[in-house]
Amino acid sequence: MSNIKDVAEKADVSTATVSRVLNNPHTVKNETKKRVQKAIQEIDYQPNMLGRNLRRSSTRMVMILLENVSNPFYSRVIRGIEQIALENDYYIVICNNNSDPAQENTYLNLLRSKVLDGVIMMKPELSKKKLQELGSRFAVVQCCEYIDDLDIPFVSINNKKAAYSAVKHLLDQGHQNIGFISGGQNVPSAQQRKKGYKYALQESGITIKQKYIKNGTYGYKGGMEKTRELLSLKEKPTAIFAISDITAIGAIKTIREYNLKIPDEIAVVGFDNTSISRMYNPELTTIAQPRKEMGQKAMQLLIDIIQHNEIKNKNIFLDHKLIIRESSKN
Amino acid sequence: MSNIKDVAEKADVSTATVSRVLNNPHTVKNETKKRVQKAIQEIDYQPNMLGRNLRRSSTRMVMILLENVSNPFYSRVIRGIEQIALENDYYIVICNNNSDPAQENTYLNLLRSKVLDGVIMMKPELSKKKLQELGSRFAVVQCCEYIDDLDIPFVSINNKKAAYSAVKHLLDQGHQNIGFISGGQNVPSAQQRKKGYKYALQESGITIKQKYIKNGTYGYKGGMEKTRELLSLKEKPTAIFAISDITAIGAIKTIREYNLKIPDEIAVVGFDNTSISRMYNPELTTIAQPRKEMGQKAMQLLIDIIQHNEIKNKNIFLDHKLIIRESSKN
DNA sequence: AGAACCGATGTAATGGTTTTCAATTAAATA
DNA sequence: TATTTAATTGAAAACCATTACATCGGTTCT
Repeated sequence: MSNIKDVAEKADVSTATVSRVLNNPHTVKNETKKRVQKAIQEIDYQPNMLGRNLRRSSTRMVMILLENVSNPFYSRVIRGIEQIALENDYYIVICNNNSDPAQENTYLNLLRSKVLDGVIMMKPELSKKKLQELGSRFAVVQCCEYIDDLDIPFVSINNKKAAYSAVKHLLDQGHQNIGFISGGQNVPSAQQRKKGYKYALQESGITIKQKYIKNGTYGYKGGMEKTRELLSLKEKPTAIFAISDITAIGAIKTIREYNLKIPDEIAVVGFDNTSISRMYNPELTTIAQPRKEMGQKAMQLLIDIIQHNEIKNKNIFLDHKLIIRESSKN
Repeated sequence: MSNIKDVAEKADVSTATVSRVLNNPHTVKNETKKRVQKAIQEIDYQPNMLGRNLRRSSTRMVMILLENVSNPFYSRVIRGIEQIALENDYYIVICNNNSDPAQENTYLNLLRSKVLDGVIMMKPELSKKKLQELGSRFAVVQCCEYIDDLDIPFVSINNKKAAYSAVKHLLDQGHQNIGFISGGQNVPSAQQRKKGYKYALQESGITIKQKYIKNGTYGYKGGMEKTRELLSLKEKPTAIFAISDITAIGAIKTIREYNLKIPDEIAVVGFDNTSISRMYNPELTTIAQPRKEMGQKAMQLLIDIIQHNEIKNKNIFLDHKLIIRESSKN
């Protein structure tokens, strides 16, 4: 494989000039430029990034670190990140931590060893303390999931408000007994949403019943199991608010096993507005997050950090939207 | 940030020795090794991969190039790839081509510029000729989607046989008029599956009707539209075989609009056994591909190519499985 | 004792590019 | 024409780690 020296010799210039043609074309005389470009063509020269990266001490690669790409929630966020990245000549690489701190750490070593210029963390497994330290040494942005007292920029929605509006919608439909199937206990967004759930009930003067609150997982199976628990209560809820669309679908599955009509006998609301919510039968009421825009903002934030641009706003909240569909409309 | 020289000075050895401690620990005296390791600890030294990569002319990073991570089909394939990669100290990076040849090319430049050691291509946008050339210069493996007269190793299922077994199942259920909603015209697997569809019908002595064959997309909307076309025929099909689960779900959606009962009045079979097929209502009959295993084999193949190991089998076919569920069981 | 060998370490070259600084040339000004 | 100034270019250092080769002290063998 040819290198910059070969080009230099072929074009009868120094390597410095070749480099300039590549990176600062306007600083070299037109005639020389032509000659160099011709040489590049002729020997099919492709700059070796490993040399360049070492010299520049930067790779223009940034990582999206998430739980698992299989989670449909991420796809549009990734799109947004990708778009801004490509517009700014950054490469993005996506890595799964699979909820495993060790695996996450393996990937974060890419940051420490200079392979990556920055990282967007979607669902950190690190301890708060380690995250803080990471953020102080490297370019880090939190996206969707975040810890706010950490001095690491983030972009997200207001989860409490979003959950509030979901539950408010159910209350408006006349429901009084509303179950809540939450996510992991230590997931910030789940905690925030629980607050929103409680707040909506309190506001309507309804006492919060612990038996209606189920801490489960984001998954399909979790949704099924927790719903089974809810439906075996003697005072069954007439509505269920689930932490994610998939969880909601698990709920619906179980509800059908119990031969209850949706939404007449029991209403269901999900979260995320993933594509399945529109395709499902019945179509699912849900909360839409501006996923693509979150990705865009996060990537822009990351670029600003990497390039030491002035950052006007380190904490960005975007608006959610309640999308009412069959599963809750009476 | 500290470098190898700092460690060397601290431990009062040469950089060569530090490097040896890092890479060939057994070649250095125990006592010295201890001293070096202590120094590494103390100044929190992390080898700079950019230097190492340049010197080694390798990064141990490989790319998974696919259409878009949002496609749920890929998730388990990625898992398989990831597992083998981590076991062998390779990093994987996932990149979307978003069906855009230009974007794909951008990412493939990472190969040409040495940033990546190899690539697993899941759904190439390149021309056959360019793919061939890529394969001759770099470590490339095709996974799931493949072109076989190309001398580039691949792992896949036998799509013709798989489609055959799906259609055979419908025939066994007594269906005679079976619609086929296919994927893109130029997608190899779609062509192969069409062959399987036709073969099954011919074998049963049923004449193939072009009106029953719809070339659409893999998407939900495509499934809806094409099904509308099929259901507006005066001789409606009593069964639909769709190229993917999502397409099948689009079909079901439309079928419900027409108030037809599934599977009594019309049966539906999908493809891929993505998680939604089990969650959907009705549960979807589909063809399961050994996705994780495909990923594992593909990654192993890629490693073998990168490391110039002997490769016993460059073309690997794995077994599919028909999974019968509500949408077609009578 | 001298030769051959082994283990442990250091020296210095190497990989490919970018960039500072100096040098050269050309153009502009006095 | 002599002097500045600006535009081009080249030489060489720098980025960091790996590794071929040389060195040195100590064994083992004959």
